[in-house]
Amino acid sequence: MVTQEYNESRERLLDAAETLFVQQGFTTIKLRHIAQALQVKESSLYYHFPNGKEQIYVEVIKRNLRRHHLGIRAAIAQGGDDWVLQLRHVAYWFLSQVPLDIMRMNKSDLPAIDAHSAQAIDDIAYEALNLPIRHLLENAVAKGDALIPDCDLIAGIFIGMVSTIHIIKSEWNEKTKHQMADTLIESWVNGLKHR
Amino acid sequence: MVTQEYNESRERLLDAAETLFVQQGFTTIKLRHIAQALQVKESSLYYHFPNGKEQIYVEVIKRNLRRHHLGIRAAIAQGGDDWVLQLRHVAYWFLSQVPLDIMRMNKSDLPAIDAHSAQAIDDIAYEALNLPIRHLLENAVAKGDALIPDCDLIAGIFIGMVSTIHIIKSEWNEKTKHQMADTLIESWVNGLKHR
DNA sequence: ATTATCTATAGATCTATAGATAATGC
DNA sequence: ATTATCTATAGATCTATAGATAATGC
Repeated sequence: MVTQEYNESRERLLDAAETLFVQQGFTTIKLRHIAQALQVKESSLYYHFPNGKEQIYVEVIKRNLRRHHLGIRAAIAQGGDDWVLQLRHVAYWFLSQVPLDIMRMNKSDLPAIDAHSAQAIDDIAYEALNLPIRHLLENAVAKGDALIPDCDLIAGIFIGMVSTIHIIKSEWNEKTKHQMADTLIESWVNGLKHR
Repeated sequence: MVTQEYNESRERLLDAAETLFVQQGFTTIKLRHIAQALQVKESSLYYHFPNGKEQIYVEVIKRNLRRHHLGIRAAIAQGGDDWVLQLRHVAYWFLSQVPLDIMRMNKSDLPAIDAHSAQAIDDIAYEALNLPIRHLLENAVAKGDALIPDCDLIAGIFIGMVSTIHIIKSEWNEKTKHQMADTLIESWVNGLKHR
């Protein structure tokens, strides 16, 4: 595969399609929605993506996951060597992005596209999202700061948990979403049980 | 609204549509899929649901949420007066059902249907799922067994968390999903921090 | 007569393709 | 000549409706 060189209007197209596809999924979003967001006709989309809707979807999701990977690594770096602060920054990162719905991706989006692309996206998602968080947790355990039964499981659950914050009834702004994340992480770190 | 009396083939239709709609969502599932699952023609579906696809979807989801409400209350009863055991039984209940994707419902399904039906479903979902779990937590706090900052928030997160178990890589069977739930609840109750 | 299906088809929408148009850059 | 759009349209699919068919129950 040839690396795609930078292209202004192509990036605009991916940007518009990203919000739509990530939020609403492959089947719900029609070419009409993407074209409308860009103020062009559906057929114009084929100039940049001759293979049509599925090609747009696959490139959008791959690019989105690459960005998440970078964002998560940067977030962890920002947390210094305090694993709880690292977790908080990872949560802030997710809250700054269009909410991911991994379940919909698995049960609804990926089954609708070519099996090989679907497998590739599934792999990239695990490497981009789960792995860095799993390593964060494993390091905390290795240093003796945390006692975590299954870092892979907890990493996956953490992602789902933070995404859920996005849809908790929202008269709340960005700031209070951070507070929700803090509350959640604090309660998970220290435990819910009264001592 | 008149209470629908029991009807064999109507229930079969709702059963078939339920798995499909709950797992894949309103737009992804076509009348073709439901008809195929029942081995009938698309047009036959209109006999039981003259208002078509959206009517099927709304009744499917409402019925699904009613069942969840009953299942959750029964689960809590099974946990006796031990709030952690109550939580575990609630988790087992969710794991025995078709996985809910509340985020997809909010961002993709409900925006696609009539606004009043959407609002009604949103309300029912909160009452059927969040409220009983919130009360479970509030009772634990009242008895002095738990120290929970925001029971409403934690209830919402708990639902998302348990649903996430459903999609964690599965060469695992029902039994090990229960183990995952136990692990998660235990880690959350006691805290991840090493003491 | 009632219940539950079917066939046939209308009309809308969706994806995709062919080929025209217009602007910019050599 | 290249780049990025457009118009027009084909062909598939989707939802919905009209009206026929067949089985069962009075």
